Amino acid sequence: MARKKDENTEALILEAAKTVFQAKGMDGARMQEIADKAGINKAMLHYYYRNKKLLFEAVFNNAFSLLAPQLKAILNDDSPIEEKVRNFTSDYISFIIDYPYIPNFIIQELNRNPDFILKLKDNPSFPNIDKFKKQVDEEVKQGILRPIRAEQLFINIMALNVFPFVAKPLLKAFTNTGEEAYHQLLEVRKTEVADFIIHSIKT
Amino acid sequence: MARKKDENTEALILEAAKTVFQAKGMDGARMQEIADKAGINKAMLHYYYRNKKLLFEAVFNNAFSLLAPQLKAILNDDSPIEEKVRNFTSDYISFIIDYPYIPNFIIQELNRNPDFILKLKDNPSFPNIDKFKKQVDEEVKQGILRPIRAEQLFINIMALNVFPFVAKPLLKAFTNTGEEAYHQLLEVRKTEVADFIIHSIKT
DNA sequence: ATATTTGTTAACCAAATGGTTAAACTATAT
DNA sequence: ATATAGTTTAACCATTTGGTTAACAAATAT
Repeated sequence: MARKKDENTEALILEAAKTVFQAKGMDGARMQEIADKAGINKAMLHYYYRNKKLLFEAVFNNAFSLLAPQLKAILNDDSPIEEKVRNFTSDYISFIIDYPYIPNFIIQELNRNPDFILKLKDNPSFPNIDKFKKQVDEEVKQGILRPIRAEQLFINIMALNVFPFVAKPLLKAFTNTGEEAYHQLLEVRKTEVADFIIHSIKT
Repeated sequence: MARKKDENTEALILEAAKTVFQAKGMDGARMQEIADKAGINKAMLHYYYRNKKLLFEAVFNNAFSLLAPQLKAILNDDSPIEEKVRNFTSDYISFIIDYPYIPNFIIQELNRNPDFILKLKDNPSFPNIDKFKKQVDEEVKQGILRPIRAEQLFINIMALNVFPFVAKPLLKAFTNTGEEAYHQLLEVRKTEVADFIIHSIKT
């Protein structure tokens, strides 16, 4: 028998924990299920991560650290707003198709545990809107964009890109589409969402 | 002592259950906490609602039955798309400011329990997109609207209106706004979101 | 008045759950 | 070879949790 050793088990646990936590949330997840999925003894979870909360935080930070760079792309990049909107929309939807659980997971757990975000904001790599704000204000002043507050534009961009994933079951029901057709709708959005936004804000 | 009697307790339980379930979700909610909040014995919960799942479903259906009429307003009404978008945006944001937990609660639990929606769709009062679809197609054909699929427009409308509430903690952090300032942003959206959409789809 | 149905409570219960412990196993250092 | 430090397991534990029960109180029907 004799498992390969240290580093491996830890990663195995994290991977299993990710699956279970993202599917069932902090409260719905069971330590035993995580252990089973990782194919190890339950005591190992505590050996490597002390307790459920810490294991959960490891998973959460992991997920957030995947999401953050996506957002920085639109907030910190130098290209004009229109270009950034187009790139972000396409990139983000591709990204989420690969990691479909992430946005819902983060939003959900952040709602459940609001002071959680304080810890995140401390992190210097937390996305910051300042640069985006200056850019929007500047393009508005130059008459490239209709007057709009950067915060509102940012919310709109996020909403149009993220919501279809977060509310997928509901939207599938309302639009009467099956899995396949819905995925098709999302594929189309890679370009259409950008068009929708640009049409609205460009003078 | 002698509590006022029957009908009352049942409503008391539902109200308490609503608060707890919407704040903590199905898994995070505790029957004891609901009983405490309702000021009654835990056994009463089972007397009136048999078990946790049924109590939860009562709360869920209750929440959904508040949301559904809002959606029907935009789907089934006869006025032109532009007018419907303006009315819906304003009405919906007002509605949610009164019931801030509802969208997140519904989306969350629907993600956790996808076959849950099947039961909802059976209900004849479940919102249906068909009429909206015909209307959009018609206005596109008449040249009133740019070409857009009704499903995509519907998703966009929902996204722009609902997402700011669902992702509130995250968006507050990204936009660096406190409770007061964020509420202000939402207030502004009552009209701005409609403008944003109309600009984008009108020819 | 009295029996019966309905509402309410305190005490209880079995199962599940997060977490611990002590012993065994493995690899590495001496 | 042997001590040492790190890894893994089975068994165990205290607490929590959803749910039940039996007795009691209050209406309502007879």
